[in-house]
Amino acid sequence: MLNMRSILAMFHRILTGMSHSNEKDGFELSKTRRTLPMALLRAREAVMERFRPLLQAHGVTEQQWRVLRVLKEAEETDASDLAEAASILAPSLSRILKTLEARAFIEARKDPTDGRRALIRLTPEGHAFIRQIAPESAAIYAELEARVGRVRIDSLLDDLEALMTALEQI
Amino acid sequence: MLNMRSILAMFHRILTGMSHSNEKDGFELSKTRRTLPMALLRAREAVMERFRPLLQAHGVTEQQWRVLRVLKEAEETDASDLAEAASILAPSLSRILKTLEARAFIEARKDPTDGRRALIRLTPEGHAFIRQIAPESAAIYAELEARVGRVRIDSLLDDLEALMTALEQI
DNA sequence: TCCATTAAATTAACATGTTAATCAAATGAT
DNA sequence: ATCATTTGATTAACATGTTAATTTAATGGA
Repeated sequence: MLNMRSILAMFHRILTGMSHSNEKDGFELSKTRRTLPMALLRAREAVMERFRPLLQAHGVTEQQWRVLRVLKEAEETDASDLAEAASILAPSLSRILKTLEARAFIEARKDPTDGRRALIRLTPEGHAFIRQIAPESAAIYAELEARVGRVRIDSLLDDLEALMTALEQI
Repeated sequence: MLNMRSILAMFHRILTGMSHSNEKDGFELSKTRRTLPMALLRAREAVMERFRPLLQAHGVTEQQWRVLRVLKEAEETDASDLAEAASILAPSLSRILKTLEARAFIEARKDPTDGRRALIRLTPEGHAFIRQIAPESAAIYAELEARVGRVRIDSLLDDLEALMTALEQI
């Protein structure tokens, strides 16, 4: 990693420093790294990195796992609520549900009181699959919590909640 | 929105409550909403919602815009550094660079000292494009900052930074 | 009751995320 | 100098993100 080339590149960066030759006019962009979108993206990336090996080992994507978890908490829901709860757009959810149904982890039926709505629930196989992964997933989260500190995580979760409340338009 | 059906659904949720019939064994999954991955995802979504109309109006995706911004701060970089700085995986970056090059916003050349490396920089057109969007983008961020509070945002950014530091494995 | 409108879900089309495989160039040890 | 190894970048293949269009069912007013 520390070959001659990267050392020279480091020198270059240090020497050129902040000479970005940007004119200020009062509405400048912030440094990209120090913005909410980038910081949230990178933080999430750092967290998910720890879960990916587990999910991949069991052949589910992050999104599929989210759908399964939400369904476990919800017993039976329609697709709209499911999409909202899992933060997945409707078109993506349509495809994901097909995949999960093909694996027999979920089953769907029409809402008898509203023919447009699809009601989704876990099958016993789906429940079993979650039971199989949940302990490892929880262990990873516990290790992460130990490393970061529960207090810090809780305060971070509260701040994120506050951010979203502040951004709620309507 | 508040039709009879959704009111009945609300009653159902209230009545069924937390009766999820899950056995506790010490390694339970957290409530999906109250986890770092979900909270970070939702928060980012809430923030990006405000920028999407602007980006769409100018025909760039969120990722393309990130690349342009990083390039503006960096003068000239190789693809690896660019990918890292914009939090975009190498394969995605390859495709994005093609798109941006087709629009003449960037130009690429081989690193003369290392034939594998691609050096990327903005063209004058790319600079002009950024100048065109930057004020509106900064204005949106300023409005967001006013709504959330600069202090809260700064503390959030610091916490996110701390989270990533705590998660740095190596 | 009829029909225009609204709503839930899917499909379409294109961009990106993700991992694996490939290719070309540089590196390092012999 | 040679060759196996490593590295930077691209391509491949499939899943999801994103917006628009479409389909089907429900709703609401004449």
